[in-house]
Amino acid sequence: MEAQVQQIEHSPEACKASVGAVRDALYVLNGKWKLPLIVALSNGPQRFNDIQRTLVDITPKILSKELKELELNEFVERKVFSTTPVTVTYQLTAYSQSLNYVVDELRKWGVQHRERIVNSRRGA
Amino acid sequence: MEAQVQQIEHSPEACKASVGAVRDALYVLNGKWKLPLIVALSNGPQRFNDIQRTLVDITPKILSKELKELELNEFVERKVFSTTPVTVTYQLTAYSQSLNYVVDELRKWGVQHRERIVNSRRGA
DNA sequence: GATACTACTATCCAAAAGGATACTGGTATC
DNA sequence: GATACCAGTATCCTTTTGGATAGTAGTATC
Repeated sequence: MEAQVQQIEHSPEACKASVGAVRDALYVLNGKWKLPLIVALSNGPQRFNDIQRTLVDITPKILSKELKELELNEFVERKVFSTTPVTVTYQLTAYSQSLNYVVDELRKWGVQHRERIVNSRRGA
Repeated sequence: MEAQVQQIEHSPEACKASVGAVRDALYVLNGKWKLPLIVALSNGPQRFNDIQRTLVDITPKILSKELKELELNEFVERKVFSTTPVTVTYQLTAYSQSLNYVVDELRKWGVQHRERIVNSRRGA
């Protein structure tokens, strides 16, 4: 009963540490909009109303709130141009690039998951 | 004004598709607990109260709800053993392995992000 | 002078997520 | 007979998230 404990690679401690790291990540990235927003901005700087159009069903209030949080966490930089009327752009920071792999794996997974769902519907 | 449009690699359409894929993924994985739960189970089958102890601050109600949702989405399998008292284990399915890269990137990002925060506190 | 565009903010509200606390039935232990 | 463990449920509540709708100031257009 105790002999096989040694074989286990993931120790409970390592597991707890991983849970902690994932929770740290989610603490900053959680919610419906943060990661989609980062993807939307990966095309280059965009203005408020442009982003709203890309994300389709986000309201200005939510968009404003989410952008502020992304700014606070240094994922996004806000720039104001004194054109007439004033234009404001939002763009990704260098630090946001650290999320590239995360976002890309999530995107790939989303694609295959949708395929799986569609196929299982067809089979059923 | 229109001449430079050709140079852009990420077309707005590709960008919208990526936003869609990420939103598809988040639709299933969103929330405070789903991914941490999957990580907690990556050690092998665990019983209800064991999981609760690993995740520390999850209440049984939330844990029960999250496990049901993970079961519905075929990430987790529930097994009942008619021991006395009855024991129930939860374990990851083969499909949940498709999340390995996602989870791993998120975990790595979480680790480096925490380091960054700690360092910036020290600098400030 | 009405309308529209810019980038938002304000107010109110609904729904979901999350959480505290208590409790259930069955068995086993003290 | 009291207590404790198992795997949850039940009830109530707070917080967060999200959303609908309207409105702001300034300019420009029709």
